[in-house]
Amino acid sequence: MEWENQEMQHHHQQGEDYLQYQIQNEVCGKVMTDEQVEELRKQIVAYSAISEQLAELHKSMSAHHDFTGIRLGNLYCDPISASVGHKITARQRWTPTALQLQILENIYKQGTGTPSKQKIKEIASELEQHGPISETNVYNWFQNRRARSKRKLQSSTDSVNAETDVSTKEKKTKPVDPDFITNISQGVESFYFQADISRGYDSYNNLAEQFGLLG
Amino acid sequence: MEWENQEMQHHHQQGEDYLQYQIQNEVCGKVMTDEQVEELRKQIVAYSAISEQLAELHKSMSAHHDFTGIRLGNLYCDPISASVGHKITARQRWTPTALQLQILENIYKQGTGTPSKQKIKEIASELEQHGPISETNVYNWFQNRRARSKRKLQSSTDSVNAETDVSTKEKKTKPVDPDFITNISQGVESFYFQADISRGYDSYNNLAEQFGLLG
DNA sequence: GTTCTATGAATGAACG
DNA sequence: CGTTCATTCATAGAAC
Repeated sequence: MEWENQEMQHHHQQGEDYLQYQIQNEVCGKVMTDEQVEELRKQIVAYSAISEQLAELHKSMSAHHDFTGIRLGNLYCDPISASVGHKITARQRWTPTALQLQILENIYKQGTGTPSKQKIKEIASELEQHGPISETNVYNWFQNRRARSKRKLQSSTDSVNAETDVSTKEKKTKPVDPDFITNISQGVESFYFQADISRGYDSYNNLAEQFGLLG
Repeated sequence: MEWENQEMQHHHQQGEDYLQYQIQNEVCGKVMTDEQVEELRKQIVAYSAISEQLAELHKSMSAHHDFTGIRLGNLYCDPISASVGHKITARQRWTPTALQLQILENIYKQGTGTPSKQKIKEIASELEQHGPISETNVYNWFQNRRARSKRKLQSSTDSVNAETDVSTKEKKTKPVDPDFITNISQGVESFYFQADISRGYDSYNNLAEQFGLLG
């Protein structure tokens, strides 16, 4: 369909009220509904539980195997997804796994600029333990990471940033840093929002310790 | 926290969708700082990474097993589904107003193919007078506009390489979990999830699926 | 309220 | 490196 027409109408319909909504939303800052809070809570707990249980499973099943070789040729195929036979969209482009991302972020963070070829090789090797990856991927990742962090066309926290008028100038500068998901260990350590979650936190630490994620 | 308030009011509107929107927005008072968002993100990603890793281990070590029945302990957690259904991501996406759209279209048509950063700034400023918008929004808009108009041409010449995607239909909303999780509620006070944690999300979901948590 | 579609946004890769 | 392209994901609003 030709959105040109349709869209016009569509948006017009919303009119000022909608605009008002947007503005208000912007003004009141970051908020989330209780429903969202709920979801969040669930997610964290779920992770916690899953990690814990998986760790147990792992323990009970002595590690005799080497699992690093899970990959289908050079075609990326998320092992987990694949195993489920689900969402296997034979991706054409590399997608870092959470772990890989974490590692990359860590390196990036301490990193003093673009890794040398040598370093990239090392990193790539390291990351291969956690999934299919090539040196090029690593290289690109760093390039992109840097470029985007630099370009920070704002968007950090509020994608709907905008002030209707005057207040614009000062708000333009976004107070937040573009880096996210950096150094997990540090992050988790310093992040502690409450006792109830501590269980999850603790198990995280244990897990991390066990697998040397923090070291 | 003032959680209660919100919770209460959460259930009475049912008017137009928009009205609902407004109320919700108005009602939601939970705010979290950027740092909190950051930390939260980290934590979730950390869990995600750990889970992923563990799952991999487990999977490779038990290739000959049948995990259909694997239950993560006696923990009945179905929170995943909930998350899947509603998306925690509170990210609100920008929606151009009719005026903004028109202006954008004009600029686009004027052919100056690529707006360039500088221009984007100008455009953004211009459009701010007609509604909330950020440079990123403008940037994305042009990116998408170009990409899509291009793709359109492409598809028209070629037969419909239909990829009537099969995916996604499992995103069904699921009946949610037990109280177990609710206990934690007190803990999580205010969050806002604006950032994209879909990555962590995905692996999380995959994990859940793999272990049959989704039912 | 469920499904579908248009489209904002994220991001790996490529280009100059 | 900075910028742009291509592909994919997620979601708001429309359609049913």
